[in-house]
Amino acid sequence: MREQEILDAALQVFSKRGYRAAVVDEIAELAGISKPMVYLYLGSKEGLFIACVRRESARMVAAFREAADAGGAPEGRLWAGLAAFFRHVAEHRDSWVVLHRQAPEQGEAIAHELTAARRSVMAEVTGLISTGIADAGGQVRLGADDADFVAHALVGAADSLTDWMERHPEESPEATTARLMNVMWVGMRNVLAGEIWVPPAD
Amino acid sequence: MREQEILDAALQVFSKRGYRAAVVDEIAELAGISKPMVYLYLGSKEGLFIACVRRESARMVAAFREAADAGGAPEGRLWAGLAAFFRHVAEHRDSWVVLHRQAPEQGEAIAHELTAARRSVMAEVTGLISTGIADAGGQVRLGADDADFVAHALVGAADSLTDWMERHPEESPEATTARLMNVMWVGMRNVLAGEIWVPPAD
DNA sequence: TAGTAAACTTACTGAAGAGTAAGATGAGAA
DNA sequence: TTCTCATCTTACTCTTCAGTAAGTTTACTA
Repeated sequence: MREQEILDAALQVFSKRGYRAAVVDEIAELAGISKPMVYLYLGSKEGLFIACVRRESARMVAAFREAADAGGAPEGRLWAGLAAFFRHVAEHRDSWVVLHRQAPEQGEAIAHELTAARRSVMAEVTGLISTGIADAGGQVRLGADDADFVAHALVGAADSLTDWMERHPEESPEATTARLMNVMWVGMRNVLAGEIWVPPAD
Repeated sequence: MREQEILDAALQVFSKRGYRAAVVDEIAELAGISKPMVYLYLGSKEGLFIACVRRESARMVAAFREAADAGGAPEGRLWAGLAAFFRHVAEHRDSWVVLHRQAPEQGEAIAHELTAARRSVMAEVTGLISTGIADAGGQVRLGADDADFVAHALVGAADSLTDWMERHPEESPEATTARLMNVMWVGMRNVLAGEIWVPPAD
């Protein structure tokens, strides 16, 4: 479909240059059409960007949730979801960059859309963590804040690790996930079991 | 000094709007002068941005290293450095945003400068982790890749956690650091001690 | 083969904004 | 008071680019 082709092109250009520096003519050319077609289908540059964000956000959440749902038990769900998340971020860098590397103030509508998109990704991760913790924690219970904290840490780590992955192409997304789970999940389990780290005295 | 005032203004505007959407007139007005003054002092918009990146990068590394050097033993260094890093990112959000939330392709010189700045921050963290691991790991030794992996994860987590901190103003940067150390450092110690997490079988 | 609607393009308009030329202001010297 | 140097501004130029008006091609119908 024509609209999807335009969004494919837009994704590339927006992720490479950012919203403001992206030029509609370049997007049109990449989609193999002329500029007025872009305006016919998407209305404006802003509309184009927002459509792009919506689609990539939906794709991301879908990939993520689908994998988690196939994961079985809570710990398996967390693993499967996180692995899917990594795979998605690694294989669709453009999506991730468009959603997460835009300057904060490009206008009301855009800011709103980006906030919503980021929140929906974060909500998925938080959900997975929450059930994972409930499963692994035994009698200890962590609050919603803690799940949210870990979700932020994980998502941020995943973002930054895409750079690391670029320099380690031999490492699969699954292997990267396993590395991260080794550190964070083992840490969480032990913290839940009562092994508390305290800052050394000055 | 006049040049520093211009850079202060530029930092605000660049971090709010991104390089491309930032308008030199706005920077000038914020600095209380007119546009030609900006060009007199910094030469061009690109030069202004690069000077801005250089200064913030240097400040960041300085805050970071200074705190670490006052930290004593390796684990204390890691704690002190990381806490300083968090404090800096939380209190100087603008610096962090200018260095880390720019679209990738804004021109050769800018890309080069940003890469260098990011690398120097990452190198500090990696160094701290390496000596921390060597200290805590006993007979087990992790490779340079592993320290780099953990450094990426930590820096990414810190970035993302600045959002979390905004929604939890009651939590100090030190407390946030302690939370993160609880998960990641406890995890690392246990992993180093041989507690390996494996993905559940499908 | 003429008619016509859909899909598309060329070539423009208008605004925004980087960069600058030319001159204004003001402080200090003679 | 008049000269001169440094500091600073007003008022432009010129380019880039979002958005559009007017027309052209294509494909299908009758």
